[in-house]
Amino acid sequence: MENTAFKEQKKFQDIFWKANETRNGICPVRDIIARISDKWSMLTIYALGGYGTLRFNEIKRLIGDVSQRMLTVTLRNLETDGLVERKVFPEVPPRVEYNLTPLGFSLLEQLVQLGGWAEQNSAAIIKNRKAQ
Amino acid sequence: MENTAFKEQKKFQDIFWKANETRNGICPVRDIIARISDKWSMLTIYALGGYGTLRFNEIKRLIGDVSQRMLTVTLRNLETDGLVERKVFPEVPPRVEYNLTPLGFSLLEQLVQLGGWAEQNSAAIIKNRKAQ
DNA sequence: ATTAATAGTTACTTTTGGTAACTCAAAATT
DNA sequence: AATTTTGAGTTACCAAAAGTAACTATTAAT
Repeated sequence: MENTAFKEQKKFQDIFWKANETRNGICPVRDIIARISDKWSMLTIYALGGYGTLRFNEIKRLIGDVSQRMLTVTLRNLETDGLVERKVFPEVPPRVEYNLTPLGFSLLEQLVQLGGWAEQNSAAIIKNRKAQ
Repeated sequence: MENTAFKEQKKFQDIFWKANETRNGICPVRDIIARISDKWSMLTIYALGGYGTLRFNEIKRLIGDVSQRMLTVTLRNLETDGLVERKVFPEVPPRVEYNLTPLGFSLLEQLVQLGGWAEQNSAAIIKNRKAQ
């Protein structure tokens, strides 16, 4: 009974286990979920991935509906995790440039995949919602 | 100057645009981000993907630290979007079974990829955090 | 007779997210 | 010359979301 479906199931069980197992207090998968699952992190990474180096207000304008406070918080968190690099130029008015680190770019590739799935399947999801 | 790096950049710009563009009031990518980016949706999908059909309390025990209220809310949302199917058996005590729909399984595959990335890169992220 | 199990719901509290106003100094506008 | 704008934030406040604890009904087990 070692068919492919069962092997797939085993693989997913393994992933669930990883998604739930803590090692010295931290679960890697949950930790990443927590990092990217706030409202603005993914969009910020998309913006920096798409346009390269950007200044604070350039990101803000690209995203459109993010507040200064939330963009600040988001960028600080991404910086802390080493996904985004922050360069301050001692000028007036201030000039701060952001860009993705190699780690940030590797996450971007995952998010691009996810974005592709969203594009392909959003019509089905919206249809399901309306059917309720 | 049409090198591969530039092509990649174009591709990411395209993705950012998709991640930000609204069509009749809804942005597909943001919509999906909003759906899966609550704390419990991804873990619930992982659990159902890994173990197949599960009852309410089985999911709760697998995840461990989700409250009844939040698991109920999460499952209802996933059901509304057509990612999870809910079957009620008219028994006492009540019996309700959940499992992923084909749409849910297709999302699971994306989340498994993301989980893999998390596994591979969490050590680097934790190291970056400590370096602050 | 009391306790446990199932799948929730309800009321309440805490945490997180969002809004608006404010900062500073220089450059541009009136 | 005086006001406004720009840039990158910060601070105080308020709304929304998430978490906690207690409660529901019915049956089977202790």
